[in-house]
Amino acid sequence: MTSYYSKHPQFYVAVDCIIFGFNKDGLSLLLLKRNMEPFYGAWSLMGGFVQNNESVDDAAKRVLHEYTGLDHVYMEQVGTFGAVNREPDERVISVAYYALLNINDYDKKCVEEHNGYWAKINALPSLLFDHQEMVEKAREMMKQKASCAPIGFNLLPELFTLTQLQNLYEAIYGCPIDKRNFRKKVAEMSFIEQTDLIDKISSRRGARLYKFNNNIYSQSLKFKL
Amino acid sequence: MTSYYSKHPQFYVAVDCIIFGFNKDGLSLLLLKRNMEPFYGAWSLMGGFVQNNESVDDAAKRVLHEYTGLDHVYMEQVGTFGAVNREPDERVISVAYYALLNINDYDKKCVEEHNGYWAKINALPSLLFDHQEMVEKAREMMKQKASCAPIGFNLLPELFTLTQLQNLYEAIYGCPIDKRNFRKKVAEMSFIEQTDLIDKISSRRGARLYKFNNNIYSQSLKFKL
DNA sequence: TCAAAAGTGTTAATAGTACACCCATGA
DNA sequence: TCATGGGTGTACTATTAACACTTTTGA
Repeated sequence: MTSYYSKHPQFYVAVDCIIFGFNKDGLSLLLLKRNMEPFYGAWSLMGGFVQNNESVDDAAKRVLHEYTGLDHVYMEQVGTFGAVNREPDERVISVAYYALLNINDYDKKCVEEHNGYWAKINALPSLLFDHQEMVEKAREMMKQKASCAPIGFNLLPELFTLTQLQNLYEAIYGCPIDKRNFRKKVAEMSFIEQTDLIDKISSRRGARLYKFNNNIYSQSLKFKL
Repeated sequence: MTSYYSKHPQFYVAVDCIIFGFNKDGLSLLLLKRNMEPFYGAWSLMGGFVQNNESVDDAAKRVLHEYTGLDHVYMEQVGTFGAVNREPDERVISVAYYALLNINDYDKKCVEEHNGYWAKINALPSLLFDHQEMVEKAREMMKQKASCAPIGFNLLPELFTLTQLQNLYEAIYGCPIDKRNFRKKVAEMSFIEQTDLIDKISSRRGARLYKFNNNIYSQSLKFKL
């Protein structure tokens, strides 16, 4: 019975992470300028190989942790890239994931050591292998998901202004949004809660700070079912 | 440099196909009642192992062809299932795909030989490993895709009545659709073309036959961009 | 003549879009 | 006092949802 399996070939399986961050400059990706062989000096996604003792999902979490120091980050599988020659030297099947993180939270030393840099999403360098294609698919999926689930909050600090929130969605959708219509819609979402706090950094007048309440969101889902 | 790769483990990589079909009884899946070891007698998806000379996508096409005799079938990747113990005897990482085919077209001899059976989607037997989970994700993705792209026609014969089309979408969405609203919407879709033909099989009165025009659909996409 | 499926419009409700000015503040 | 970003409401348009009867025909 072992022969049922053993007559088939085996493959290196990698994970690659498309790591989104957001700040006043818009959406960025955390990329690696490789500081070791092979492909020294090339830009790539942060990746690694799946090991025997971990699921593929866990490998993605581990890799994200190794490069950013972060745990409990929102991640989604983008898909598997399995062209025969997608890496020139060896056949590697790679599973891509996207991650959404607050650009202020990551471990800066850890990222520096690995030669990680934030690159604005609309001005990415050219990337190794099929990483460009992975990024495009990840952006598409993230946009789609953001339009029907409150995942954007993973990219914001706990407290945020409505202008920040609007800028985020404009960056995700890649188009401008009418301010009054946006605020009207937000006001209808009970899971986006006003706080008593005012942000005085980004404007003279000061802007009301809001926060995302995941409990209320989860409750509101139940009523829909 | 070879050591960059060789210090990492390798894995069997499989593909599993969630094969949708549609007829008057609704949506069905083409399943396998295994007629060989291991897992003799168990119900499973149609699957196989990725080989050295083929991409993962090509492996899925090959497996579909082996079991149904069909080529050029609409397929989409569902995702990769990589839990450590998802198969009890060996570690296998599996990439799931869904396929949409016309239930009248497949090679019946070929399916019989492999012990394949159509099972109604709302009355599936319990399946091997995590195949149940794959099916659920595939249904969800197929529903999502069907709501924004005309993939349903892959499940219908070339000529179909509006009642068939409505029944199909009711089966995909899992809820009833108002007949007049549905027909109004279809009438606005220039890529669903009336023919001169009347189907006299499914009703005494006879029902107009329609067909999907992919050229018109592709054109209409361009104007949106 | 009747059972069975085909075909057909109108109205109300909801959601989405377009649009321009005043406010509060610190420099 | 003025430059900067914060905040607000209304009218129009498009989309969606609800709803019931007549037609045709073969058995």
